[in-house]
Amino acid sequence: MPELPEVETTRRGIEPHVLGARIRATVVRDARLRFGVDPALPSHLQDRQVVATSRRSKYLVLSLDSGADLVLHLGMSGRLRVLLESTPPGPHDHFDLELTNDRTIRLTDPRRFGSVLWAPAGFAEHPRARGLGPEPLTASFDGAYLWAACRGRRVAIKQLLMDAAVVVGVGNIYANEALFMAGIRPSTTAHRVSKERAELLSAAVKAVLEKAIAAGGTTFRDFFGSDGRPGYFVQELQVYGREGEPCRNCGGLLRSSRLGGRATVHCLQCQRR
DNA sequence: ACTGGATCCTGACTGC
DNA sequence: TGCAGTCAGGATCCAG
Repeated sequence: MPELPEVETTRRGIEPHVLGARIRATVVRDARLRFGVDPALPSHLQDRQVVATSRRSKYLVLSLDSGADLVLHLGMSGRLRVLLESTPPGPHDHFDLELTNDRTIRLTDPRRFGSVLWAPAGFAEHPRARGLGPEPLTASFDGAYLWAACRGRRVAIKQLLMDAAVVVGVGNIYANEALFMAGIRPSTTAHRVSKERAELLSAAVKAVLEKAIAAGGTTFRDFFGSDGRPGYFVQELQVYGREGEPCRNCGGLLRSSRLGGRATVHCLQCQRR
């Protein structure tokens, strides 16, 4: 479910509750998440203090006073909530972090595509962090970089944007939106995107992600922030979920298709090449 | 090395 | 109302 803005919204939501707190107990109700939860995790976490929160790609990182990181990924349907009082667990509440400040951080994930990872030497050293491309909101992701990454690539530009080895955090919704903003047809072969258009596209990726973070993410189906509030960027979506409706820019028809098995929507007029 | 397709899992929605 | 089929915001693995 969540792409970069939703993970960042979640991180900002839980940070005030976890920073400086110690972990009193860890409850693993179902270890059958992606990769399985390390059975030794509760003992690793016991009495450790959370000293920082951060985000890398779509991973949410809680750094501990031991130098290790607890890493959470929300997969397609995952959600983190801050509970202020004891709340009976629902059927998909797989993981709780009980803190000394009486808050509980609860991971809910019906599809169990999410993961809870233990990174004893920090997430940067974890196998899942290896091979990740640059963060889209940093200076290392720009038009020149994106254009270079397109050399020799015969995949559609949309699929390249969603490749975490090229740039992280861009999932299906924001790939669709960024391509619309840049006026590029999603099916265009990556190596045919000019330097100038790669510049436009990298800027569009940054702009759409920044706007989405400011709006608290996108609630299309079931994303909610850690405080239970939806993300309001859904109101600003230009193409995703709007197939068959008129383009907000030119009034033309928004056409849906599939690329790499993923729903793709673009404007026949505004995104011609 | 790159590419497309299958795969993990459950819930919501559609059409008959 | 019931049931089967389809689809979903992610990421990995595998065969060609």
